[in-house]
Amino acid sequence: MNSGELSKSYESDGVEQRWYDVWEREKLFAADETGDSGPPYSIVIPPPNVTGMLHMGHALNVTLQDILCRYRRLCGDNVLWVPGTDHAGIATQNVVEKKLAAEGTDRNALGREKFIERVWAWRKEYGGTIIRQLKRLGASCDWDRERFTMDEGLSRAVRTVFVRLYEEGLIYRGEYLTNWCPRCHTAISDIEVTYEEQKGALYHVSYPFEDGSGHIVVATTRPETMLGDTAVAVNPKDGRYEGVAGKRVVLPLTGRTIPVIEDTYVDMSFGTGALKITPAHDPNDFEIGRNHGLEIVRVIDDRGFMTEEAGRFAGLERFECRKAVVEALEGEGLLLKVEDYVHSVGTCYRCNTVIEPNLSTQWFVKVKPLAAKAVEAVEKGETRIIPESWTKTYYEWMRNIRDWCISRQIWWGHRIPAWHCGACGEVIVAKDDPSKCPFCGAMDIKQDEDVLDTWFSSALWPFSTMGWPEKTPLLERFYPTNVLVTGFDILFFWVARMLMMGLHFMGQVPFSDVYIHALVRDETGRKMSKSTGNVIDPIDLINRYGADALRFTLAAFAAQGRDIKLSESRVEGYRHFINKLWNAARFCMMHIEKGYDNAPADGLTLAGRWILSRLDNARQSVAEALDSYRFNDAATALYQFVWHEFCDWYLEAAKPDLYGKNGDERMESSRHVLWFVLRNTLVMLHPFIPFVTEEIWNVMPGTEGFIMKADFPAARDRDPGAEKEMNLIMDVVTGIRNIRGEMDISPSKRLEALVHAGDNNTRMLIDANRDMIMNLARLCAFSVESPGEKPAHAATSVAGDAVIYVLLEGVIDFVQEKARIEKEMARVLKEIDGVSGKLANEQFLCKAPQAVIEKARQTHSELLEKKKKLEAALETVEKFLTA
RNA sequence: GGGCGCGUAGCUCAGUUGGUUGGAGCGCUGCCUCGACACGGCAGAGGUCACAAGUUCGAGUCUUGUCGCGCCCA
Repeated sequence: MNSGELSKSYESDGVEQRWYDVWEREKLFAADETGDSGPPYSIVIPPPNVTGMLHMGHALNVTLQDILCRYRRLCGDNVLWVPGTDHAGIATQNVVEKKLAAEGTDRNALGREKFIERVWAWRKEYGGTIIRQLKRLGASCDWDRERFTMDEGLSRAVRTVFVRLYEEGLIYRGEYLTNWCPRCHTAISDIEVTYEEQKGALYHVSYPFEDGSGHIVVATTRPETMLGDTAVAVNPKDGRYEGVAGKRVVLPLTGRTIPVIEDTYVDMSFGTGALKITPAHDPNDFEIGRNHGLEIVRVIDDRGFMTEEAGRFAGLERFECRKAVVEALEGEGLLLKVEDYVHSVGTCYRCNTVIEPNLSTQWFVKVKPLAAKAVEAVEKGETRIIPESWTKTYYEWMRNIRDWCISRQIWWGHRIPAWHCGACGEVIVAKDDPSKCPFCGAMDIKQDEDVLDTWFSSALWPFSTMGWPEKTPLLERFYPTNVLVTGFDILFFWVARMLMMGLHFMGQVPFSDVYIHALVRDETGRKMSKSTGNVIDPIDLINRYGADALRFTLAAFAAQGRDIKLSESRVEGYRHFINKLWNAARFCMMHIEKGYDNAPADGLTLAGRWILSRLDNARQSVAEALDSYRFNDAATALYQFVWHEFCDWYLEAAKPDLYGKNGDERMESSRHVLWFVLRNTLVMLHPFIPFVTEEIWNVMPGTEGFIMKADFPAARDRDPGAEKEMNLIMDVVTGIRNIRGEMDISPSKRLEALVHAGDNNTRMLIDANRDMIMNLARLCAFSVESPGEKPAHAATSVAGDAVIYVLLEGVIDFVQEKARIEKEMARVLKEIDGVSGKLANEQFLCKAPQAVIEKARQTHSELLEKKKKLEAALETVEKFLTA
């Protein structure tokens, strides 16, 4: 007996850490780079920010990938799961800058080189946090291949890509209006701006004509920008402004005069139909300004303060200036009207500061040609997006894509490999640092100050992590990857760009499947965020319930196309499941003394045949579900099988055999079944709950090595006969238990029962399993007979062909019994109603498929039979009631 | 304004191509030390599948509309 080795309840503490250390030490997560140990299967992890702490989104993301990887390993694949982190330019710089501020200094005082040193020092000290957290979840990544987007190899990939795109004319530099964050002090790309509805005001301002012939009224939500107006535009079709174009107006508060121009862009129905044009601070105005050759007056600087061009408002912060301008306009009687107005305001996705469109020189990727190919790849099915509904969003975005601003005015990141010649002014873009200008030979060259958008390096992740631009065996074997598992929030930021870069540089899509999973929300459906204070810390849950419980919960919740509302009670519920499994295993260990090397076949009991058949049913459900990314279906199938089939029925049914009450042969046969079912169940569960399954595996006789290295169960034949027969036996047992429950009879009281069955086969089946029935229904006497005289003081139940009588001499309450049968009768009558209605319908009979009709007929006759039996039972009860 | 999705038991959610009586977990009620498990066992209550119309022999499942909610994009 091994039971001494397993404690009464499962404690994840210690067990998880212990196994993880062993797995890692034994290099069980390592991919086989050169050998042929099975078909290759690869995944690259979405690299978390190096500054990050594990949140529920990561936990879900990593759990799903780990399930896939462990499942594929069990199936015999050669699995590569590449882990790593992202240097997260702005976020990381912010973190280190905050630290410097606490020390009373800043990056400018430190200088660029020293600052970068500080960031590396920070990363060395704290950058491993999230990796350690991933390990606590059980992530089976190939840690020897861990990558960081700022690693030397990945940096070389970044440079190579930049230079090639530049040479191909797909990267250019130019002065444009870009989204500028005055707090982060850098340009950001279009998709890094998040728009939020804000309450503001629409100000109606009077601009007098220079010639004194009245005034024109413009409406604006940003009055401070008027200081930079260089025109007023009206729609040429707008009758209200006929003959106004060409006149000049006096720009209030500045004394400058500006022209009135015509442009069809102007929306006549908005505000007054007259639009002030500020080319330096609005993207649409910038376009109009360029078309009309307007002057550009920049009145807000990089930090969000008014420039000298703003005249007397110079030096004011932009929102302070808004107040001052409004006040001044009011003072001059030029503010005609202020309306409440809700509009959407762009904010920085990193720091939430309101974005200021700003004119600056930036680097851009011309994405249209790249995007076209990426769209084509999905259309052709080279990459599948799952669930499919996201493809539409993907197409929509890709077809309306605009050039990607890739330069950032920060210090932490891949410095742009471009040099400016001080002598001839040429730009040099090169893979290797040049020492002089190749155009004029001057030594006076200086590298561009900007760094690249972090997503630029992330876009190369699927191949840069495998050693590109070198031609490595890893790339050869594992690119393209099989699947990318990620949340929809980075579909554009990352997934689309990886597709573009992968296709362009590798000539192949980076992944065959993209599985897009849900967002994890709190119980009430709100997004988890620090500011709301509703964040559930996965590490905290792991500490309290175990990583296995958390993983199983996340898998069970991961239904496609729906967000996850995580509640702690659910995690607790699945911890109970882990404990149930643990105790089932503990029970098995009390009886299993050795292992077996084959499947049980001879001398099986009905329950044995049944559970083997159900095991295969579970196997099939799990495999099909995982092959199509239906994680919740796989988890539910396993839960159902373990708890409600294996524990509730099989273990209870097998107990008499296992305790030797039916002879040595049956004991041995049942032990064999027990061993086989437990072994295969553990293997199937392992991808979901790796720790507890490894722990049990280790103490189980007849298992070798690690469960991680086991084989996923092979398909076996189902046994429909056994399933059908067992169902009848279970109905008999449930019928008796129902009587016991409804009659409030104590479970400890042994009852006497008998069965009447007309059909010979039914009688034989029940008789052959009378021990099991007596045990499960807790009977002291049980006989099976042909229908004959009904026992007097008995409660009745019907199961298929059989009528069960539970003898209750002196105990039976006939009123209660009558009510019980009537309830059952009502249920049967309702069903008969439904089925006979169908069968009476000629349309149904001629149009429904034969199988459906056949089934209905069979159900119908079974129901009628049952009704007859219930009627008889009712008659008997009534006889006693009236007597 | 455009797109996507949701509304099923008290709560959180499953429900693959339309086909008998719509499921699970938690919660709830009753009974229970039955040699794995009270993180348990057995039994049970609880649903006009948001509403309306339509297609169909048959609709939680398909179509349209209405109401309510959410997300993304402009």
